[in-house]
Amino acid sequence: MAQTTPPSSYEDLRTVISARHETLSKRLRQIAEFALANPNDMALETVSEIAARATVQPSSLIRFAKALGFDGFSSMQRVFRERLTERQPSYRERIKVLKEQSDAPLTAITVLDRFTEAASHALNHLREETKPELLEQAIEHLAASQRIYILGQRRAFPVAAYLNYMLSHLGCQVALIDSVGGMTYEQARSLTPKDLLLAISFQSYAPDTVEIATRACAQGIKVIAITDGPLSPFTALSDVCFEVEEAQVESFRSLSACMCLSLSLVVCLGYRLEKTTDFDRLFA
Amino acid sequence: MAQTTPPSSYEDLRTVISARHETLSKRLRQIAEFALANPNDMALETVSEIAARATVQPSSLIRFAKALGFDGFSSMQRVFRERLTERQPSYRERIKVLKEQSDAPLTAITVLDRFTEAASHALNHLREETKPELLEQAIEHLAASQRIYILGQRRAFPVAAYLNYMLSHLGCQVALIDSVGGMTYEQARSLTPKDLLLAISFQSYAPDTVEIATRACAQGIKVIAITDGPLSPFTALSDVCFEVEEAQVESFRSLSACMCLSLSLVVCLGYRLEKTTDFDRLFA
DNA sequence: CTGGAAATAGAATGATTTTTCCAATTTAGT
DNA sequence: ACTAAATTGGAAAAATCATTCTATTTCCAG
Repeated sequence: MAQTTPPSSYEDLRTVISARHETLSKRLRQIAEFALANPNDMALETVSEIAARATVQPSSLIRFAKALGFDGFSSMQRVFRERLTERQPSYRERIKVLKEQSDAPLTAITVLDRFTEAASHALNHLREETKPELLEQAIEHLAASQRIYILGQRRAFPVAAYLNYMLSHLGCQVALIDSVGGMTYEQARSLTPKDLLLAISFQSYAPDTVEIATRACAQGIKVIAITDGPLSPFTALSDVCFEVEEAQVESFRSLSACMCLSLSLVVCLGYRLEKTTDFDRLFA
Repeated sequence: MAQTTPPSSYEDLRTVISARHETLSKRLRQIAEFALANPNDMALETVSEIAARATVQPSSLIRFAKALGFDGFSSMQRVFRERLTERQPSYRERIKVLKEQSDAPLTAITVLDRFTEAASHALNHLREETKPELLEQAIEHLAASQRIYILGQRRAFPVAAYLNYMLSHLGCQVALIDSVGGMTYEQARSLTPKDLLLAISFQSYAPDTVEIATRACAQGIKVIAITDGPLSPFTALSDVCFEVEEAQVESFRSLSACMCLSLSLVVCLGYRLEKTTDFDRLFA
């Protein structure tokens, strides 16, 4: 009765249940139907709760699991649970997996492999987690501002430089606070409530960037932040806050996803301002 | 200690954790960080398993839940679980819509979708086309050089700034030719045959960058180039030449793959220079 | 330093949940 | 309709799990 194949993925499980549906006894068939119709319940509820919802006895659920080759209800539930996480594996989880596949020797090409893969995951994460409204709000604010001040120090500086280049090319009024000559605060001083501060900052959040954003916020100046997670101080002191997760090696942060977000923002803004002409060739 | 507001949605929970993060004690803060980074674990694992993964005591998790206003761990976990069932497959939906409507409207999120996809392709291309020997040669040259001069102008500048940041942090002798005060050639003048020029340039190849690379080449100085294809002048005037293809919109070039290559180069160099680099924490 | 308060670790406890077991019931073959 | 085999129900046992409690450590003010 207990067969030898415990399906290890949700898809397999689905297939097995469908296939064996006909041959199952009445009660087990009833459970099979419930399971396919309510995979969330199967994943998250307790045996007795599921039993109640499916109007069967708890013990039948265990028999069902065993009939499918599992050694108990819990191991079957694990498969249902994986479905919930596999849909969107947390970014860190994926990185962890990457890290565990470290049987290969660490040659230069291996390192490149890993970083490209990590960057790919970061990009997926970016597009899956970024709320459309967030983008649209950011673009509205950018379009409405008189002048855009860009601030990003240390490892955030490349992103700031990139945004500065692109926004100038759109014809926007831009000021890059680049701290040349130690003039950080002087460069920021000309910010007015009609302007906007575009701040990029990652752990451990350059004090000057935080300070300037705080002051801007207090003055009622719009602040858009590109930062690295919910614990960033910028979630509190920005009007629009993009959270970009990336791979990190010591203090070296992969900026692939940030660059992609920046590019997207600027292209959208260009579209919004109708400064660019031919959008059909946009992705040619 | 137990406050009166038990957040009832995941979004609320996230907000509350972010807000109270600063005021929490060391261990609770540690849990807060883990929870935000691993919501799947929080939803599906048992107290002791989560405790083990976060390297805290089980009891601390209960204290954490209570500090947030819940009456126990289980009721907090309920909120994490809701997240798994409530979230819509917004991304997959978006893609489906994208593919079904050939004349998809160009919304902000669509642009982001397309750029992330383009960047992903660029990364794949990078991984597939980059010859291992090229990487290894580059690393050898970098390791052998006395001083690394980095030159990238206009849209290549963000990459140059990134390399500059990372190489300095490795403890390398680095000089970023940033043209501050129009001193481009003066900054390049101190290049000697023991040094190395790391040039980044894309179409249409900033004249100063080409000129400086040409002179360096003539002097027998090693040149490593990151550029955009076989038509680049740098294929001829560099010892090692990386060709990185990326999506391009008018003069805006996606730099995701370049950033990834740069990061990989630096990490490999770090490994090469001091074998003590902890490669187990490489993706921590 | 030193005393006191807050925070923490880890074992002990108590509650919940899964699993087992067997009697009761249904099913199928003769 | 009778019997044997298979299935099912339900309660009791086993296992797992969340929670509590207290000794110990850490932190901070004086």
